[in-house]
Amino acid sequence: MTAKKKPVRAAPQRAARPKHSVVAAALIDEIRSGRHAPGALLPSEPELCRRFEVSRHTIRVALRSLYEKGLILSRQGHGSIVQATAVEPRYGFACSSIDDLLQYAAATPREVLGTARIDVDPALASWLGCEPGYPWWEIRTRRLQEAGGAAIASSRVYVPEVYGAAVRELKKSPLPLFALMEARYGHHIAQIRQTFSVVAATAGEAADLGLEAGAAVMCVERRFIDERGGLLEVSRSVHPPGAFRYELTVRQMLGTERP
Amino acid sequence: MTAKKKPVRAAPQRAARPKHSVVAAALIDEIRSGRHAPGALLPSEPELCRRFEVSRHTIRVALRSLYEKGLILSRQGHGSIVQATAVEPRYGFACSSIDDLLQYAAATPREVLGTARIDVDPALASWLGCEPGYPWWEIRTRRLQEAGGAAIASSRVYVPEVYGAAVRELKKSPLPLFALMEARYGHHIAQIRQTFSVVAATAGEAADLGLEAGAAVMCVERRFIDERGGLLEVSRSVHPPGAFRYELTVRQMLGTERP
DNA sequence: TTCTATTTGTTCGTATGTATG
DNA sequence: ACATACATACGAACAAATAGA
Repeated sequence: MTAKKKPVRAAPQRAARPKHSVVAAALIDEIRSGRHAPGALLPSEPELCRRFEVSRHTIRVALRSLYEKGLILSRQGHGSIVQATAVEPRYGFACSSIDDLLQYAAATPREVLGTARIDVDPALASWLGCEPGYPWWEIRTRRLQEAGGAAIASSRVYVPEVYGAAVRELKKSPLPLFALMEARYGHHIAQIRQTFSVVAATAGEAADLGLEAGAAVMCVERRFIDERGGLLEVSRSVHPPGAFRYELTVRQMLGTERP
Repeated sequence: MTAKKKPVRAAPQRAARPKHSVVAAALIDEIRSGRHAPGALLPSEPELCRRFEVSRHTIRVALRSLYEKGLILSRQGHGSIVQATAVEPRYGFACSSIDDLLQYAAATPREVLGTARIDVDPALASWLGCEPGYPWWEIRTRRLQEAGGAAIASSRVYVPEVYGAAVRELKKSPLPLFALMEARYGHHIAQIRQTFSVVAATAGEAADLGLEAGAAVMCVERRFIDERGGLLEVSRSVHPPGAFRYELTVRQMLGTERP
């Protein structure tokens, strides 16, 4: 190897995770643990710089991530106000971002109940939002609260047949299917369109969850879309009452871009 | 501390709009006008720097605002891909913004079933996220699909007692309570924190909706927060199966998180 | 009231790390 | 291997809003 150029000031030392992410995680943890009560001010930015030994730029990136999660609200000349602890994972799960989705997938064991190659009839094609007549995979899975615990989700996942390799990997990996597709085919998920509603469980879903057929369940439909607008995956998951919770903060967008 | 430099140094240009906001508006306009088609790449950041004669930092702030609007997606080593030409309008009961919420409220007739002045006991205070012991208003309302139609929502709305004037106006106005509070007291809503879950309806809610007690319903809890972080209103609305659908698009986080 | 210290917002500059093609 | 492009990170300075003296 060639001699490395000596850095003038800080040694770069490979940060496994970006510093702003570490800072953000620490602050989030403090807020959730109650160390910063709702309504109170976070320490000022210069103070956080000293405490974490990072630049103000890094602190502001971390604070922006807290802002985007709805945990704080910053006012010029005043400070950053803690908005909510948003704790209470007493039961159920709260998913408001792709990260939360991954977290949820990693934290709850998944059973693959079966995979089948199907031809998409017009009715299914209409629901999927694709052309009929092409072969797709249908995967049935179930999620448990913990290993051996109660069922909290029954899912049907649909992907075009070309992703068969990822489908086969599914049984050996705890990752969600879209993550496997991303890793294996290099397609990047740009967005996930989700719909939440209360529906009556089908017979198969009720059986998976141990409910009576027709029981009311939370239904989440997801469409995974890549950056070119292509449909990569469609899923329908149903959850028994109390097993799923979705949290979301909507903000007034009045030109306040936060740098 | 002591002596010092005069505070006034150069004649400051009067605060126009921030540069990043001007840049963002220009880029949004170009995307909307079709100069940058969906799927295409935006000019690179250094190129935008030269064109707008601003620093790369400013360009990145502008691009982040485009990202947050769902217009672009940036990928390291590749570029910024145009995702859409406009913020997509949602349909149905989808409420992705405060405007959508207002739209929904205006489109369905509301009945005020009763208002009561209550003292907040510790249990309620814990749920509301406020101090116990203070007087609040509790308003019971119901929404119908159309006048005389089926009930699609039963709500309990809680506001501090000081907003009594807005509460009294509620019977005469079709506007939602938070809009009345905004008009009358000048507090403006900065964000709304929402939680969606499936729960068993209480006896009162079931009666409002014409269901059996304990029926599974979609429950939406909302906390309305002003720009100072103050809690203005808390509501719990329950909807019978099929009457409520929530649509939401989550996008890849930019620059933050992603382990 | 005015003044002042504090705090966040905006903007520049520079350097390096890392993914992509 | 290489150039390109975005991501991360440091430093500096001033502007603007806020709150308290």
